[in-house]
Amino acid sequence: MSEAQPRNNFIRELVAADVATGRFGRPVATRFPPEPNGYLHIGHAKSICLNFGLAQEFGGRCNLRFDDTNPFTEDMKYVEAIRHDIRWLGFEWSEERYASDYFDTLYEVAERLVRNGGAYVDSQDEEAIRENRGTVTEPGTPSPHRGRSVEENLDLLRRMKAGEFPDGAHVLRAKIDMAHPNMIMRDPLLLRIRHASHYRLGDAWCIYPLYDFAHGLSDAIEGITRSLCTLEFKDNRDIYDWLVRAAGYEHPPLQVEFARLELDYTIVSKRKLLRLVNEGHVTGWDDPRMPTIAGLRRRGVTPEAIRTFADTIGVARKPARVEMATFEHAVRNDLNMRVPRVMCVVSPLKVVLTNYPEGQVEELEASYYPHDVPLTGSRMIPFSRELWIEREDFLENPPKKFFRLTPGREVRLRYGYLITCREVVKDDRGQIIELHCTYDPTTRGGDAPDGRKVQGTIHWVSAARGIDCEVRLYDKLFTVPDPEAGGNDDDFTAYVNPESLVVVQGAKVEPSVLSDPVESRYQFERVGYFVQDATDSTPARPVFNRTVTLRDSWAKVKPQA
RNA sequence: UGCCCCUUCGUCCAAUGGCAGGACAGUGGCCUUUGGAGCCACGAAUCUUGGUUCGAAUCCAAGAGGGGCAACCA
Repeated sequence: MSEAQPRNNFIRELVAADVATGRFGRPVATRFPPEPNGYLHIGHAKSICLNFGLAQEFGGRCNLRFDDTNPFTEDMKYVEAIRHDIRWLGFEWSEERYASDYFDTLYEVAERLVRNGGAYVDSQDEEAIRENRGTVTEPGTPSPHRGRSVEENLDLLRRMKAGEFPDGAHVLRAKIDMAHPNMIMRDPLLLRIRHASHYRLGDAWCIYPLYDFAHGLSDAIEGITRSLCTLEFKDNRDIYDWLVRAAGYEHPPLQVEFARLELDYTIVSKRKLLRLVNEGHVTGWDDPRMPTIAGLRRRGVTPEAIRTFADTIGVARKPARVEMATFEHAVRNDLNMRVPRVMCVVSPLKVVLTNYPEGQVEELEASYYPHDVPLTGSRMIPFSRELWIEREDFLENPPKKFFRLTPGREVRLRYGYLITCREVVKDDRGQIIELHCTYDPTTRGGDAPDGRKVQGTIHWVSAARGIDCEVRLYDKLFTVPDPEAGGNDDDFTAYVNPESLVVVQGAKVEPSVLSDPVESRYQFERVGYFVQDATDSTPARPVFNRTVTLRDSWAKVKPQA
């Protein structure tokens, strides 16, 4: 499946200009640099599409680099999940690298910085460092250790590395300017002591670089040309440039910032997503309500839909909040053209065809695809005297423009027969328990030989041969468009949508799906797109996750109950 | 409050000094064996005020509004 030309954006123009002028003297090189401390989400997908897409388009390369500088939070299981998700999205990296590959080089740079007076060992505690940094309106105060001699600094740094000091005893800081208007530049921390096992390197190190120290230099080592990151790193660009210059790289990479994706009714903060998992608001990183790649996959979303979505939203420097409708459109648009239609009654109401022979079952042919989808194929569906129809497809006292079944009205059973409702059967409490209808034997397949038109077509499943299944109706994760808006970090869980998952037992699906593998996607006609759940669905007990509803123009005209 | 960034239809993105355009959403219609899909049409924006220019969304200035930065997180 070919995707349209990527739409233009300012980064693409920068890269095109680089190529035209030969600015870096090397081919286009980008990187996707996740920290292996959580799962990738839809926001990362935007970055992945950008970085890998640019490399592809300009004949360059794109590395996958794990930014693993914090031994407290990182884990190999995240590395594996991240690799899997990127490949599932349809991208392959040129090389797999790790910031931890560069710890030796980073340490050499640190010593060199110390030798030429560009860095010093500070022995203030964490709190003192923070206080002495000053505020946005007041300059910081230099550390009492700022004037240490090169010899002393070198000695301390080596002993830090050798493990002679406990966590927090010393840090290595760049010596820049404690009064710098950019807070980031007030002698930023480079190395800190952490007596912790690294998930990859074990106990080889007890000093670990901070993001600012590791990132730009890692880019430079890999020969990255444009280092793409999100807007909140704008201020870090100063230290990025300072470091790659200090380390002596020619034609160093250039950082370019773009706006991260904010999607309505969900969140894309790894830290907050982790909380949803830990506090049990969802069942895991791959809960289909999660905006993670793993969650979207389990929800039934395709990689193509995600890539199209990424292209649709574009890339800019303005913080942007995208409507869920934009995402849903990308999903429906893709699914519409590729998945077979089958019938499933989510909330069944029994229909008895009083003039249909008892015990008879016929097999009717039903196309998998509508006329306007260029795919072919069909299956046979059993038709019998007793059927299930959707409870909401019958109304005893219908409002205007209700085209479905009502007393005395004729409707079409899709690919079946025209039926007319003759009698409404209720229980003692007045609840409708079944409908008695008659069918017109001359309308097999759904066409009337006399050419009469029926306004409504409804879906159905044979009661004799329908399969019991579980249907999981997923909806937006939060009840408000921006759950993080309050500013209070703790508030967002209060907005978790209690109806984000509605589990329906006793739905009835046509038997054809039994032979399909798990993760098969369908459109349940008139209901929505669904996928057989990857982990819970079995032939004995099929489970279907709703990926997205169909557009429902009836919902707009329907009078509110 | 210091520094930095941003500001175009309801939303997202184009227009790179020369007719403000697309997508999503919305509205009306056509079509329809999915109230799906598709097709047609309609409405909808350059934050404000000055300046430069034959000509400004675009360049300059001021203002307003929004966002980021004061973790030994990334």
